[in-house]
Amino acid sequence: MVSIKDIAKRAGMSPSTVSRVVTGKNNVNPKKRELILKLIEETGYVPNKAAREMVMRRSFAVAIVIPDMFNIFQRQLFSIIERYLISFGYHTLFFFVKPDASSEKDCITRLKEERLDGIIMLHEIKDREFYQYLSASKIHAVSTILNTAGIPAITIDDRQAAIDAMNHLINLGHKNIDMIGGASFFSFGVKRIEGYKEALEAGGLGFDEMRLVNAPLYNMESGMYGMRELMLRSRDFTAVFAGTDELALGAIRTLEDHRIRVPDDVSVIGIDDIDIAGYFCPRLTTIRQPLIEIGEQSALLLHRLISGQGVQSAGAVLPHSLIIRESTSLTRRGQP
Amino acid sequence: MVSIKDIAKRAGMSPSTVSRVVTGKNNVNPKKRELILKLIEETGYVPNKAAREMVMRRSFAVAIVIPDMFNIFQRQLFSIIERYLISFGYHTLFFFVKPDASSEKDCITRLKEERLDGIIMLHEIKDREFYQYLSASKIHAVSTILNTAGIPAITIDDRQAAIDAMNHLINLGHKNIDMIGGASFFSFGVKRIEGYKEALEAGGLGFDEMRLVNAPLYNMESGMYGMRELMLRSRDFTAVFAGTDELALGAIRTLEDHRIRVPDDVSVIGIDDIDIAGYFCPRLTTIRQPLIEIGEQSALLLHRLISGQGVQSAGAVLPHSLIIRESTSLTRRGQP
DNA sequence: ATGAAAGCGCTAACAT
DNA sequence: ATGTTAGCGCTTTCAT
Repeated sequence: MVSIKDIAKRAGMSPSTVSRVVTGKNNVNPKKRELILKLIEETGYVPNKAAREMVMRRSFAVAIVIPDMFNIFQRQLFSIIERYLISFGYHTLFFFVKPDASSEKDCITRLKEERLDGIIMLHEIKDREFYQYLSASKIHAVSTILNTAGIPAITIDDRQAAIDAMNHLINLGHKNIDMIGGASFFSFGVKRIEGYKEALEAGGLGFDEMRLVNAPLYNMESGMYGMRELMLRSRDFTAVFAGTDELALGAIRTLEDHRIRVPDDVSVIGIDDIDIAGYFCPRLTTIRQPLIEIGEQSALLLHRLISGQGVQSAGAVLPHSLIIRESTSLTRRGQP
Repeated sequence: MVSIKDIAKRAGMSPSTVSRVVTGKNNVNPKKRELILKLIEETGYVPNKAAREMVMRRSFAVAIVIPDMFNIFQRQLFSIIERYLISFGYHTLFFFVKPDASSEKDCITRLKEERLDGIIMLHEIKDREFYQYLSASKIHAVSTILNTAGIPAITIDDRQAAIDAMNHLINLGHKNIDMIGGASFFSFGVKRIEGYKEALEAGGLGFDEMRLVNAPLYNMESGMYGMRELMLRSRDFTAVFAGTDELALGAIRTLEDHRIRVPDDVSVIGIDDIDIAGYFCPRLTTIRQPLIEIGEQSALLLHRLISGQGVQSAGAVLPHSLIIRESTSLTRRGQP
């Protein structure tokens, strides 16, 4: 455990000088700097993070708040964000939080014991204390979920994404379009349901609540459950809009289990464009969220906020796009 | 930012006493303890992690070393491990590392600046300095990959797992069995290839190197690539053994694209039993790694090592199991 | 059972 | 340009 004093002693200088070269200050004699650098190299000295953190009262760390049961889309997103954060010189901490009050309290405790530079939300926290602490201690935050509590967000327009998914189905001639939505815990889910209803009205199809099922989660198992539920209610749908790709994949699984072919018998569309969407059989038609851009821009915005450059803390709504693959097709002429 | 001094002042006691109750010492007057607890509750005081870390010279943190491009199996595994670690009172840090020397150096730097209690390897580090530092600074480690450098491992027997996968195929009557292996970077991949060869010999089928392709990574794209490569070489295989489930899924994707049906025309088996394996169309036959047990036991072993209880640091080989689903079947009678 | 004092390794005024 | 000094917030002897 070689410390800054050891280096100073060996170099015959004071710890301050060593500190200056380590922290990249320029008011140091080039020759001395060189010697110190050599010594650091030789000894393998690395500054103690805790000590630096304490005196500087910051940790150079950014936390990513993410659901305990993060889905594939979130996993891809956090990988991208993590990479950018590192390139900006931050460490990344992961705060996994469950959708319950006690887990949110744990998250708040964690928040208080770290001296975070910033935080990126891939998950909505309900507890107001969280946001209060954030603003009280001036910790910058960016969300990829929703513009809450004054936190700037980098997102897509979920309502419009749902409308675009629906219009694809409607343009294909489908009239009986069911939806598998997720739990209303997440606001993106709520907005996608709004879009579903809106597209139905706009298309003159009308909303029928029997055509909408709310699955408990946003995973494949929930998609299977949602599809089973829908089939119990009626079998006259020719297309299904799933609130996320994972829900869509689960729905296809159930359909196939009942020998209902996708897209020949029923078309299925999702939202997100997770990585397996392009590998599944059939490949999934979906609305793509610009994953890379969301990750890049949210990390960049946070970095700007932290370093105080450019305070255009407004966030952004990024464009999504329709990816037509194999799970949707023209409707059958004679519907049952 | 309420500190321990603030609490002490309010309570009319010294910081030492507050520290004693916070750290759970029992030599404190019950009434004083109660008052302090009340004050802590009221003020929302949480000890500064960095300060505690510095004076105690430990961080109560465990790092999980994981490939930058972690696959689905590793993602599931780290979620489980993370949960156990938290239940033992540790924070979890993630060290994402790429398979190159510079990324490993970054990982070593990070290792030095944190005062880790322990480390769990979901990824093999090649750099010897890593292991040297570990033993020099007495940081405990557990691996879920391989028993290297004296680090105890919780794994399955990859060679035997491959043999069991192959025997399933052989028992089904397959004679021309190809394999898609991954890059030899990971030793589990190497062992699975050994098992493939061994089963072939034991079954009297003989190993033909034209039946083995090494994909660059362990993801679906690599599986597709591997399958394309195999089809270029010959089309007489009736079964394919993929080194991981993701490879298997990619292989199925390519097969389906060529209108070759799984399992009617070709059987496919993988290893791991990742979560989508049971949802894919067709559902994947595979060898299940006991994910929960691996996660649980590796976290538990590390905790024991750290807290110095029971030094059965031997690691363990856990039983795997064959999960027969839809992607394998009896061979066609008349092979082409 | 409790307080006083020392010190963990570092950075940042403040001198020089 | 460099050394000296004073903490950062906490835990832990060492007294009492």
